[in-house]
Formats: sequence, C-alpha cells, structure tokens
Amino acid sequence: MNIAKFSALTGLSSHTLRYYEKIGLLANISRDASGHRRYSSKDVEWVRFINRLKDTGMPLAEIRHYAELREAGDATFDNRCHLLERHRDALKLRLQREQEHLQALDAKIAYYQSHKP
Amino acid sequence: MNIAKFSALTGLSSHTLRYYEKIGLLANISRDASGHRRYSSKDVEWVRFINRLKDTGMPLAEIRHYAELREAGDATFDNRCHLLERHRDALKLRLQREQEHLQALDAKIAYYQSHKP
DNA sequence: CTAAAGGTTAGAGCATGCTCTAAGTCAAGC
DNA sequence: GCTTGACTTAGAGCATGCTCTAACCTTTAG
Repeated sequence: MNIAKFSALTGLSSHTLRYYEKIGLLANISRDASGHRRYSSKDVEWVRFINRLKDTGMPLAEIRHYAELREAGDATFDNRCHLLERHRDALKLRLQREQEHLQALDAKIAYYQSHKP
Repeated sequence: MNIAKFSALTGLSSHTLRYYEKIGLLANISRDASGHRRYSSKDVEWVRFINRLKDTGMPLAEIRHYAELREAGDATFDNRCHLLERHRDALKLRLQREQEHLQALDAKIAYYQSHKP
C-alpha cells in the first residue's frame, strides 16, 4: 500500500512516517518502480506496536533501540524480551501512581462539591 | 522558607520554580527584605497539586488556566470544579487504555518467553 | 575587608517529537 | 504535450518543558 493508506491505517501522518524512517524506527521499507514507499501489513503491525510503546511512555530513542534489536534477528531475543519486561514493570508502577492520582482528584472534586460557596 | 528548601520539598529545581512563576503557575510569592522569595506551606501544597496535575498529563498551559481561576476567588468555583472533573474523566479513560496496553505487553512478553529460539 | 554562599534577573539553549516547506519527480487523464 | 495529484528529498521551524548562563546583589563568617 502507499503512504496515504498506511497513514490512514496507523494514524500517523505521512510526514511522521518519513520521520520515523529517518530516525531508524522503520527499516527496509520497500519501494515501487518510481521510488514511492510500499508498505506491507507487517509494517502496519509494527507501527501499531510502535504506537503502543509510545502511548505507554517509551521515548522514540528507546523504541529505536528495540527496532535495532529486532532487525538484528534471533540473537537479540532475550535482550528484547528483557527490554519489554522492564518497560512493562515501569508501566505497572506508573499505573499504580495514576490510580493514586485519580483517587486524589476524586477527593478534591468531592471537596469542591461539598464546599460550594 | 527559601527557594532551596522549597525546591527540596517540591522536587522542582529552583530554575523550574522561577520558570513556573514566570509563566503564571505561581502567583504572589512573597519576598524578604533582600528580594529573595519566601515560600509558605500553602505554596508547598499548591506546587504538589501542580505536580499531580502534571503527572496526570495536564499541560502547563491548562494548569496555568486553573491557577488563574484559583486566583480569581470563589466566583470561579464551579468552573474549577468542572475543569477537574473533565481532567479526571480523561485520566480514567487513559488508565483504561493503559491497562489494555499492559495486557498487550504481557501477552507479547509471554509470546517471547514461549518462543525462545 | 573580603570571600563564599546563596539568592536575583533576562534571556539563551536544549531535548523531544513532530510539522511544514520548497523544489523536484513521476504516472494518469484530457 | 500538459496539467493534476500524489509522491520524493533535505532541511527549516515550532511547541513544550525545562535547564543553564552571565552578570549582579546580599548576607554571613573569618
């Protein structure tokens, strides 16, 4: 598929997609005869996973690191797995903190509502 | 208290504290005879609340809006309450999404572990 | 008196993550 | 052949949120 369709499927603008390729998040995107990018459904999966990592707070530099390990093949299997585990643990912690924040916000709102001037 | 102690209590650097004052998050910080800032324990509470809003993803511009409402007194009570409610609702949604992300990560990690090459 | 420690200001600089622009290429339809 | 539209590139510009610098002022201890 071309960049427009890929953009629609991944939710990233074509500008952003080219940018991600430039910084090493997407490698080996194939080209058609006239030099236009042709994305595959595997690319869709990968960019959706990138979006997941991004949405859970992983910086692009670390995602690029993961991408490089992925490119390097099976030898980096454990390495990638540990990277994901560390990220998951950080996410768990963050979720706990955010639960606390949510409770505190609820309490503040309840206070506002019971103290209307 | 002086800026160094306040910095220690709030976890923000003195640079950041002056910056927050400049952009309107902190208003009416008092000064001593030689022009140095003197922070009160109310200021500690307020900055801790700012940190909470920040940690739950509220941009500084919106926190500044909340700060301005707060400065304006009781007339903005409802307004502030609604702002917090909207933020809480957004936070709830985000927590749900992050729970899903966490599950997906766990699944990916489980896959990695069951498919070691 | 002097030096050190801690504060002040305005404003420059930086990291991240886009977002857009300019100039050009290519393929399809009239 | 020419226009239109979607693509290409390198690189500039922007928004957010700090982070640091330079030059200067006070207070305190020796």
